[in-house]
Amino acid sequence: MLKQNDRQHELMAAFWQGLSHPIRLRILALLREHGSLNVGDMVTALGIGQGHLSNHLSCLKSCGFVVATPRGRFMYYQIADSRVNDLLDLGLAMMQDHAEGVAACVVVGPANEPNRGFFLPPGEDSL
Amino acid sequence: MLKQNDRQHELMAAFWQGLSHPIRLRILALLREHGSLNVGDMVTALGIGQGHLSNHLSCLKSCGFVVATPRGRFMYYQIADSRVNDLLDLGLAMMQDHAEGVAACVVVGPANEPNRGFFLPPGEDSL
DNA sequence: TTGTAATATTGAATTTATGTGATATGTTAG
DNA sequence: CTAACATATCACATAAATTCAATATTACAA
Repeated sequence: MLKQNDRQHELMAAFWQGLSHPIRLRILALLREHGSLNVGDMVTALGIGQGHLSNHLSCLKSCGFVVATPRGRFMYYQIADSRVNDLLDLGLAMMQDHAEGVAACVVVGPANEPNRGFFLPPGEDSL
Repeated sequence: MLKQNDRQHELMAAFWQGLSHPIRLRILALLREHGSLNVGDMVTALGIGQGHLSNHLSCLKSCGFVVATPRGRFMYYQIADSRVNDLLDLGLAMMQDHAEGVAACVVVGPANEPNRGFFLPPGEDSL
């Protein structure tokens, strides 16, 4: 029983995983800040390889977080709709209430590294 | 520049990844439905190994999605607060508008499998 | 105590995601 | 058409998450 819910949970897991990468989150933050950017702009801003970025953009587009519009030989990306911003804001608020726990979670991060560097090191600004 | 934002994005990636697993989503759905359950209850309901479940629960707890209350020698888990439900509802609504894209996303799933089985196979109910 | 049930933790093997470099596609200007 | 540029895709090497079995911890009962 509940076969169709299982499928929904698999889809939801993939959906959330679209947000589960620092580069993809940095892309979304860039787009929120600038409204619309092409791939070259983002390569410059992020300092990563073009192919690499393109993969992440493809993921964000598939999952519905961004939309792409070709203009000339450039492809311009922007946040898909306001729910994306709502989701990011809500997630940030929730994460900030548990930042230490998130940083310490061994399932979601490397268990062997004694300190992943997420806890504020002495003399560092707060989040 | 932006060093502290980078850290925030890493934390956020870990936070979202807490939601990026079908079993963890099934746990949250169970807890929404039943309010409060102990580990044994969930082992039965989910049909997975106890240690395996315990790892996922630990992740959900670290990331702030659930809270655990010991009662006797049982540990009862429940949804941490209403924002968790809000987040899940918003995510579901967004995902449903892009279900095919999510299922097809090659970054977030195995690129080699021609069909991950997420597209509704002939004769299957809709989501 | 001692035994037992409930839950947590660990370690090794497997699976899955990521990063990189090379190549392919597609568009525009000349 | 061809050259040059912007973007997408592919294949492989690496890193990280998941699974499962075994073991450890904790609380209660006798």
